[in-house]
Amino acid sequence: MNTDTINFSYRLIDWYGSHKRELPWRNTSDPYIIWLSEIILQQTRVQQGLPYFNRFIDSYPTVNDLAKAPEQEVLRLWQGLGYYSRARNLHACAKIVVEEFGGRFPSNYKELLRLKGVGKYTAAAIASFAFREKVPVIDGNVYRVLSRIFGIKEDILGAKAYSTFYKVASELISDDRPDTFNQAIMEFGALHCTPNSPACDSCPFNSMCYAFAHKQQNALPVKQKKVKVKKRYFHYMVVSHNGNIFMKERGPKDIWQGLYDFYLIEKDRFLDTNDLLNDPLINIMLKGGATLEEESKEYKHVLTHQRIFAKFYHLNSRHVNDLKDALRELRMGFFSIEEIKNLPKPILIDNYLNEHFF
DNA sequence: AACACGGGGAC
DNA sequence: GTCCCAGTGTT
Repeated sequence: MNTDTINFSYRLIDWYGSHKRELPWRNTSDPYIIWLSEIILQQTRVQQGLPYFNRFIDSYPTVNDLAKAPEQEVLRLWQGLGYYSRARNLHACAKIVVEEFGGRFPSNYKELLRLKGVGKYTAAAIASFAFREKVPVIDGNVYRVLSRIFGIKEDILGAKAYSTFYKVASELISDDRPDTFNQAIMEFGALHCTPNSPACDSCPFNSMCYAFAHKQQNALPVKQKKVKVKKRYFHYMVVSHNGNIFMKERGPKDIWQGLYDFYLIEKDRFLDTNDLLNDPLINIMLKGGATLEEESKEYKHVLTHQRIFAKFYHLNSRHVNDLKDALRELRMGFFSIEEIKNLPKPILIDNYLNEHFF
C-alpha cells in the first residue's frame, strides 16, 4: 500500500472511532450473530432491521436453535421485513451449518459464498468481521462513497461495476484492520456520505473528493433508471364458518412465497361484484347457502415493482363440509383465529385481519 | 444481462 | 410522487 491509501484508511477508521453507532452485532466475532445481522440487513435499513434482529436472537440464541425451528415459525418472526426468500434461505442455511458443518460456520470468504442466501457482500462481511479476512465489502454505501470520492462514473447496476469497485476497495482496505475498515466505510456511507445532502463541509475527505470539487454529489453514484411498476388487482374471498377462516399457502414464482393469504381472484382490473360471483368456487358456495357478508374498502399495497389494489369479500358459509374437499384441492386449510395469528402473512393480509377479525 | 423479490422511511 | 436501503437467486 502506498502512503495515500494508508492515509485514506487511517482517516476513515479515525472517523469511525468517533462517530460509530453502538449496535448489538458489533463488538463480536461470533459468525452466527454476524451472519444473522447481515441477512436481516440486506436491502434493509438498520432502524427497520434492529427489532427483528433482537427478536431472532431472543428466540434463537444459537444456530442450533434456529435450525431446530419449524420454517413457518421463522417466517412468522420475519413477517413484515419483506424479501421472504431471505428467511427461507436463513433457515435452510442454519440446517446446513448444523448438519454438515457441526454447527460451525465456514471460516473463509470462498467457503461462506457457497451458503444459501450468502452472496459476495455477505460472504465478505462475515469473513472480515468474524475471521478478519482481508476482503472488501461492496454494498450500496461503498458504491456511493467510492464513486463520489474517486469520481467513478460507471453505472453501479452494470455488469462490470462490482469488479471495478472491488478493485478500488481492495487497494484501500487496511492490512491489519480489514474488519474495522469494512465497518467504517459502510457506516460512513450510512451516516455521513448520505444519498441526499451529504455533510461535505465536515467531511474528512473533502479536500480529495471528486464529487465535492465538481459539485457532483447528486450525480454520483451513476445508477440506471428503475423499471416500471406493475399494477395488480386482487379480489380476496375470505371464507369463514363459525369464526374460522380458510387460508392458503402461497407457492413459488410470485410474491410472498410461503406466506398465507385467502382464495384469490386476480384480474387486470377490479370486477363488479356480480362478475365475481361467476367464479366456480364462489358459485358452489353461494348455492350451498353461503352469504356475502361484506365487501371491504379498497386497499393499496405498494411494493418496489408492483402496486397492488385489493378488495376483500367476506363470505360466510353455513355448509362448510360441502366445500372442504373443493378447498383442500386448492391447498387451502381451515384455521381458527388463534391459529391464524401465528401464521406468517403478508402485511396486506395482516392489516385486513387486524381491522376485521383480530 | 435482466429480472424478481417487500416493506418502510426520508424528502 | 421519488429514491434507496449492510443484496441474492433465477432465468
